[in-house]
Amino acid sequence: MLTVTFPDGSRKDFSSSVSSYDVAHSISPALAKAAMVAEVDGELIDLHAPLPERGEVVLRILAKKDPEALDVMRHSCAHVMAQAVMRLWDGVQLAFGPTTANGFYYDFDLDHSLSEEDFPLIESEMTKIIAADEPFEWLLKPRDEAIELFRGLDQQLKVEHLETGLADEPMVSFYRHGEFLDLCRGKHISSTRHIGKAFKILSVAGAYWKGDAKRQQLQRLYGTAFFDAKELAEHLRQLEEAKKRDHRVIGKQLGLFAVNPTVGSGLVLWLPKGAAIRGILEDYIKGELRRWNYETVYTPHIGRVELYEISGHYPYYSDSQFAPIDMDDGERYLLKPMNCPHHIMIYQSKLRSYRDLPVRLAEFGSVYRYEQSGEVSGMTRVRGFTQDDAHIFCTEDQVTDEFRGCIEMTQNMLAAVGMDQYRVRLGFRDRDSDKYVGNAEIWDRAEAALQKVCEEMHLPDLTIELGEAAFYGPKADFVVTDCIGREWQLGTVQLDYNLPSAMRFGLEYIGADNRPHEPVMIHRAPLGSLERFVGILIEHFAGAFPLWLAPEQIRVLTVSEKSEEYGRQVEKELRAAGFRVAGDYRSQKLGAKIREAQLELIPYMLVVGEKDREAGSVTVRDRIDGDLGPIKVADCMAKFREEVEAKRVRTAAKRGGSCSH
RNA sequence: GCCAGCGUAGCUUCAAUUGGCAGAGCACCGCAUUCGUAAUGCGGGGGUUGUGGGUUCGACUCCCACCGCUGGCUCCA
Repeated sequence: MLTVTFPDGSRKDFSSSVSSYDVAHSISPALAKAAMVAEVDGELIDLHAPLPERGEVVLRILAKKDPEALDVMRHSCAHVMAQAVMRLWDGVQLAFGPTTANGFYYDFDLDHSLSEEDFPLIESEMTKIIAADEPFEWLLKPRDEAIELFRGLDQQLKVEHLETGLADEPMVSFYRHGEFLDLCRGKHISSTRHIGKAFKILSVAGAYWKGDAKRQQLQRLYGTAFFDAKELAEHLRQLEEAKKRDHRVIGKQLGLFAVNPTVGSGLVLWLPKGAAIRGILEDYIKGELRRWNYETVYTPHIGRVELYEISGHYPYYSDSQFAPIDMDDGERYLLKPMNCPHHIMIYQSKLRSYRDLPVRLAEFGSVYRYEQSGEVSGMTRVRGFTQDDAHIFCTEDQVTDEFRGCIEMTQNMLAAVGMDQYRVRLGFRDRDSDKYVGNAEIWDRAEAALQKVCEEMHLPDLTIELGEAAFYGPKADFVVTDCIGREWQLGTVQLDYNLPSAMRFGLEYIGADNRPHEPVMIHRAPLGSLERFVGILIEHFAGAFPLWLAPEQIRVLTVSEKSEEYGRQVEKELRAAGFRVAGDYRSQKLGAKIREAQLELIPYMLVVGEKDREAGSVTVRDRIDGDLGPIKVADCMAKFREEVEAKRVRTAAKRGGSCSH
């Protein structure tokens, strides 16, 4: 006899062999009809899979409203898409077809080059398959039988995967619906019918078989599906929204930055307004550095190759660096790909005592990396960028406090720009890989120290990812979620026991025992690169920067040329008070001037006409709330000053309230 | 670097029947207008259709190569 416990705590006994579907049906036919998939003791299973014949299980029947069911349905939808492709073209080789956070994809090898024009064709074939109400059937076979089966079907990629990736599996599972059979762990919904109509193929792209650039390139179709057409529409709307926020589009519209192919791809030209934003951020960071007791240094943009041979960067990353500059006398110089070796030399410029530590050296350091041509994009992926970099040299005992300080500083800075949704990802080494330098004992110590601090600080959504460490040490990355739910990796704090070691630079300080000791290094960059950070900020605010960051905070608009003199006087007063202000004194109608200022996302417009001149006031128009009426110039400045000092973010939230502060 | 798609004026706003005289809007410049909360009117300049080659009587249109951009893959100190 089987006893089934339901989420509400109620229990039910079954004497004969039953499936989750049977159980649902025994409660009510309506529940059975709504059921998509089931969860038994926390594990997803197919609705028609038999439950154990005796014992006890906790059973959840998952319906369309459950997120797990949506993921299962998308997986089924990926199979249906693959089936449609196989019906439409000959010689299709199936690779993998998993779900993603927002949809699914399937990789194929086929002669026909898939393009957007094919999408409606594939979608209409999918519609037919869905309407046919084909049940998903689960099969389990010994691996060697499976190999024979896929050989018979001429699915070479599947055969290869069975022979290599699944070599240790005695039994492998399949799903079949209609004529389509796929090697698949599952799980799946009970019938194609449940996919419904709310699905869409989104894009096609190249993808390597098993993610290996040395292997053949496959064609990947991306798609998504929802149980509800409204949710699909909302998802597509959000994709459109993301497109409108593209920093490359907004950056051009608002004159923030430019990339010119004659200068070189991936090399950002900061236009005056973009440079203003960067300058404001830099000033803010400088203030934070003083507060946290850092010292500022400057280092050159190039260094001898030998410097990077000692650090290990040159041999390790030679593929992604600009080639060395060869001089006549045989010397070779590298455009610096990292600031740390230079900062290390500053540390070494004098004998250090334990009393000097921690030494915290900060620099807006520009570095150059030769990213692959297909990789560069806008400001977020570039070949030359400036890090808000610093290196801390401290004793082993100071590591925990210093690391904690770096995390806190990063948290403060993200809060200041209104990015309060983030998670921290701990990047540890992959113990099976040989790409790391330094011995295992040091690594274990570093990883443990890092994890301890993060756990003590109760960082949100802390995750540990193996294989994500830098080659010289473990790290904590800040992954920020922007206004429309996209994740971006920004700041990073990295622990380094290797560069200071005798194997590398052999750093020392004289301890209280009057003997030399090895310091520990921390690499940290709260915002990462200024290029990338500003690019992401543009998208986060959709170009509508808060007052403290806006390149042009205030624009004076005259009603007519009669008020120009007064307008210029107001402008001058605001500028003298430290505001970034401009004036529009053209013989245009007020409406036109307002429209332009609105489109340029200027936070405040000060309308001045004859009435204002007589009263010594300005009529304030807020970019978000519109006309605020006449205000005395002095009161107006106090209001703006308060908003700047509070670093208030009052961008109108587009969705979900994640941007409201 | 790889796969695919796309390149028409400053503009990720776009037009140009099967190959048949490259055209609008916005922006820009000039003149008029002096206006109170999202576009005042009139006029003007601006193009070797990404670059080079080919097919053709004739190429924005068809073919080839290269460059650039976009979406992904791979990489990311």
